[in-house]
Amino acid sequence: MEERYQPKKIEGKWQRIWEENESFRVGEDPKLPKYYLLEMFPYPSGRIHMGHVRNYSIGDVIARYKRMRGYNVLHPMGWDAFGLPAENAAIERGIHPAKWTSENIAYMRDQLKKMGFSYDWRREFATSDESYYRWEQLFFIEMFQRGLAYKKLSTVNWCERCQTVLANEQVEGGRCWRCEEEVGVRELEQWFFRTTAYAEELLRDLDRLTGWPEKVRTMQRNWIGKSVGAEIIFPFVGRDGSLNVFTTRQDTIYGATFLSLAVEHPLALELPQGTSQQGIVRGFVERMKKVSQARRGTEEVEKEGVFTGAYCLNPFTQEKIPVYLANFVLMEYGTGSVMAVPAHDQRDFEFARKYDLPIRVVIQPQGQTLKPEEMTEAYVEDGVMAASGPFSGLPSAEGREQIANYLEEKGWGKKDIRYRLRDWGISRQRYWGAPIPILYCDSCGMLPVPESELPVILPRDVEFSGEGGSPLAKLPEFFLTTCPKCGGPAERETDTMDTFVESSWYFARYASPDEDRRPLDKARVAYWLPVDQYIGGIEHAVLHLLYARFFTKALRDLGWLKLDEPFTNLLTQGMVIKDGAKMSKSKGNVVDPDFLIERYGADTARLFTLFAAPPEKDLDWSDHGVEGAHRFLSRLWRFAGQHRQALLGVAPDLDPPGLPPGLAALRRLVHRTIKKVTDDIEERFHFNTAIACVMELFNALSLAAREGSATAEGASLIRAGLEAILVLLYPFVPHVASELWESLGNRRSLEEIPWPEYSAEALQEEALLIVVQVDGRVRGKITVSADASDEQIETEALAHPKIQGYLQGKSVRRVIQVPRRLVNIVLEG
RNA sequence: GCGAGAGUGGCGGAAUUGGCAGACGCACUAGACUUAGGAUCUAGCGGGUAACCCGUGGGGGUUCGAGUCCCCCCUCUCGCACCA
Repeated sequence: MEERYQPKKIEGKWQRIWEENESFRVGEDPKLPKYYLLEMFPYPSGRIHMGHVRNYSIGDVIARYKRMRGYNVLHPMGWDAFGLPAENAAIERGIHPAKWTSENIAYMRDQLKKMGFSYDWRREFATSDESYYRWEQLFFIEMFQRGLAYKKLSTVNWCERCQTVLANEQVEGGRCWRCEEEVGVRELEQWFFRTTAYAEELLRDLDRLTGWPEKVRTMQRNWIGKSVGAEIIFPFVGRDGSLNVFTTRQDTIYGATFLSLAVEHPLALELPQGTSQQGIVRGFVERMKKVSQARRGTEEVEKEGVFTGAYCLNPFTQEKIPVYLANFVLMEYGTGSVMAVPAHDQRDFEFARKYDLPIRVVIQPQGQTLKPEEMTEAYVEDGVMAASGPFSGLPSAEGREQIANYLEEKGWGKKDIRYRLRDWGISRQRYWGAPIPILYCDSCGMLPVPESELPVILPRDVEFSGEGGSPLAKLPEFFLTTCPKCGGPAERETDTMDTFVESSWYFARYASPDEDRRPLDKARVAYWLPVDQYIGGIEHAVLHLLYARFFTKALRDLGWLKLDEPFTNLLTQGMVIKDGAKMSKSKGNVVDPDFLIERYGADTARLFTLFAAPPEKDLDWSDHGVEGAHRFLSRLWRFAGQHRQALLGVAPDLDPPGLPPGLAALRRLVHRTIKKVTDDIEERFHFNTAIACVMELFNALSLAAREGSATAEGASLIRAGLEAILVLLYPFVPHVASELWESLGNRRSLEEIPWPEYSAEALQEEALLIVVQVDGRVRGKITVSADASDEQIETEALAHPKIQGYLQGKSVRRVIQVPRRLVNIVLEG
């Protein structure tokens, strides 16, 4: 055994052993409880970063721990391999995306292996593999046939830099989630997945995801954005038809003094025809359309509008009210038109003040009477209905209910529910993605590629000009084909799928990655799914995590899955921060995992990232902290080396007879540490405190060993303590733990060793330290035997000389005792 | 603006149920060993010179007892942001 801790010499050895023994290979075993642990798979960008190291270190602790607890653990890894950076590399450096991707994968796979993560590598795949995306194409076709995938012309988010469309979820604060370019709009024929068909279920099932952070559930709830209200019909005055509006505040209908339309509304230009407003409206619409949607979405723009010349009838008041265009009304939400109640909606209030429109108070707050001319802002809370005909005097919540019913009785409208969630736009005008398996035939129209002709293979030989437009659209060999129905000429769809589609079902594919006749082997999927623990960054709260939930439900309805939710428990780990900012290339504050592994070893990298903060919090990078982690492992190594000879022939015994009191305390500490580490892992994944208490145990063990353990009992206990440390540390630092374990002459490897149990009996202290307070302040401590009664403890506490000093001349009012922990003596006055 | 979370030594963080605030680690200080120390070991390490007092963003409250519970305020981070 080397005297110095040299991780490089041992880490490779253990990684080889794990690989040769296929230590982490798993299959279905109905006799064992299964545990599916998954970390979000990486995009093969080139090399792993600290975020990956952290994510996968957290996962590996859980995987190894669960195996030790007797679970059959599925812990796979793969590659989210389609995506823009590969294509950009092709444009910028002339490397084919496939080559770039596979080279990156090879390098990163090697890095992950060097970290010692316990994956079942036999299940590895890349989503750019034909054997993967072919099944995605099958799903697409099945979804198309069920109306869950459809094509429509629509206004979409367009990223000029990425030269492609973005889904709503992929626009963050008006910017592209990937490159931060400001997002514009385009009118395009686009493929969509009908996520809205599952809006209600996606919302409802959030309540069942009790293993998810509340924050993520809230974000998804807000994203889905359910609004319960009513659609109300406002008939036009002087022309046929009506404007239908959606509102959640039908209780304010008597205060609706005008209507507002989005400038994109189909009637926007039609209504003013023949009125004097015609020219004004046209000018307004053109001016507004120039303001990008992105800007309108992010900044509060001054409210502006213009009268259309048209009027509608408020069905409740029978009043003729004007129809305006307003720049703040969104065409994409509701019906693109709203009833304006200035007194009770802030936007309408501002608008009405600006254009001098009537403000009518119809909801009065409890015990107050609002007057329109005195109001400085809208009153948007609930209250009591006023000036509302037969509904006056009703609480507004009840009024909402009654008005909604009344609407339906009268045929003036209906109850309605709207969602903010839109359908998922999945067309991408780029090359490096899964081709959408659709054909266009002049005579037969649009039709799916027959299943027998799948996959539609992404061709290799393409030109990467970077001039925009998909390379596939310039490749007649690809898109020219024949119609499977009539045999005539047909063209293929040249858009590819959003890469979030791949990550929406990869977790299911891991259950049967070798299945080559169908996407999923239902028996194996049934055994492994759902994922018991999923781990990844919070940044996917409403991207990947929402899409994957949708896809799971869709695949369930297509008969491929038998579950409602893919991820039972979710852990969102914090970011890695250095010098006050997220580690990123652009900030120039990255720490390279390769450097870390080379210099300190994988175990140190793992230990530091796990020790520095609990997983859900941000991790503040500290080079000194890394040194500290390395120093701890070095000390452990040295300790084992120094005592190795003395311990080699000794059987570990945590409870040898006749232990002197000092060593009995050590024995108790071993049990306490086992309990603490177990609880910290089991209950809340707080690895930092788990590691801290193993360090404490090691400190105590070092002290005990130094202070004489020459006896046989002492040696047995030292050995037992050291072994406990190695077993407890194994999930965190598996290489060094394995090496030291082996160096003690143990034949069975740590992979075969179960997680230690602690004994409740051994936790019992024979003496108790009781804190004594006077008036709530700590004034002394007493030691009593473990079987002392409350009365005895109280007597002893009162008798304590120091306490006596505080009692001089005062009388004791009462004594409060926390059994076996604390006595508080409360004095008079 | 709305919603969520956080604020504890010089730093990262602990205190899981209202019961010894600061575990563990880093940094720092002193000493030992040493040709040397950016190695290792030992000791110290919230503040106030001290019995003792003060101390968990600030102010109030509940309680025998509050980092922890309640009310008000401040600051920071994240998410959403004209969604009718």
